[in-house]
Amino acid sequence: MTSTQRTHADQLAEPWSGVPEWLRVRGLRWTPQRRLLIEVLSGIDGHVTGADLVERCRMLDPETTPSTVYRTLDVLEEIGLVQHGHGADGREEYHVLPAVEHGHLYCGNCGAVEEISEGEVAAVVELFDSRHAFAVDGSHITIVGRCGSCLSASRA
Amino acid sequence: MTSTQRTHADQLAEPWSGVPEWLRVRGLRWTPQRRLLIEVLSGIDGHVTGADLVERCRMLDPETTPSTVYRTLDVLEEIGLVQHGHGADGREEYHVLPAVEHGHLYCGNCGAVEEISEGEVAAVVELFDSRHAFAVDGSHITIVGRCGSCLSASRA
DNA sequence: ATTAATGCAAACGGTTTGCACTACT
DNA sequence: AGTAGTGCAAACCGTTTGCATTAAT
Repeated sequence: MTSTQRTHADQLAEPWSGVPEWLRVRGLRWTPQRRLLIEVLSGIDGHVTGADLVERCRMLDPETTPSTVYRTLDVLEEIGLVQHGHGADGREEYHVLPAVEHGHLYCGNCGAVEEISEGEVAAVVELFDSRHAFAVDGSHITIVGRCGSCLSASRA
Repeated sequence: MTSTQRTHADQLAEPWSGVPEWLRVRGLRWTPQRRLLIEVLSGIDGHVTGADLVERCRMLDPETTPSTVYRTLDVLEEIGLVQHGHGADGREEYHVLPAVEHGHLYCGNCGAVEEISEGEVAAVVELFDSRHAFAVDGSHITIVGRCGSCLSASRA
């Protein structure tokens, strides 16, 4: 059997299943460390900081090295599975699966993050597209303010 | 003359003119270093990074020390003349005179920053206020995307 | 056998801190 | 004189880099 076989150890959740193949096609390699990071990423919805990813990886494998994580994130960004940008708290932040247009409402008081619907993202995109000839990156929208519970807490 | 005299050396542009007084009232001090920073800040419209402020101060006085700048920024934040938060590029950023509602369109490609009108800020604030019970901080809005010139450049 | 990827350790940039000294009041 | 503010230098944190080693192909 010289055909490309896939063992069950390579089974990954949907958007990630093509990664090993994508890598091998261009002579890159599918390593345990990369597999670990993918595993962590697949459990994340929306966004994470780099430091957070390092920490989560270390929870599964204490041997994890920051440089390896960041380097792998670079290649994943090339594939388009993550996209790094600014975070509401200032640090580098990775958006997982940026293909899905979404945004966040970040509470500057308690740090809570709320998702913005696609429709609302579209409204923002359109607002600035028409008036400024500015193409809003729908996957990067972060609005800072006070969340509902902090508002009512401060009223109490 | 025991009265509180102000020499012309203390004349500052409007929003900043009360700073020396504010400081002295609570036993804090009005120093050349603080005056320098105020001078730099008064020439800034909208926002700056801490590192940028350090650099600008050094242009006027090469002796400027980062720690002094940051410590003074803390004091000014207490007065409410600046407000620090996230920057579109990830670093700590200071909003000057945050009382004025405004926002920025940040080009992720070339780094250009365009101002958002008050009306547009209001539109965004309202959008999320009504649907999420989320009080948008109008002085913190930053939208990331591609500016007009980068768009036409990539089409060329 | 190749050569990509790893782990280490050191370097980085922006910001913060401890401490002895300076200078505003 | 008293004490807030300064400058220095070192520490900090998250991220990046160089390089020799390991391991996927």
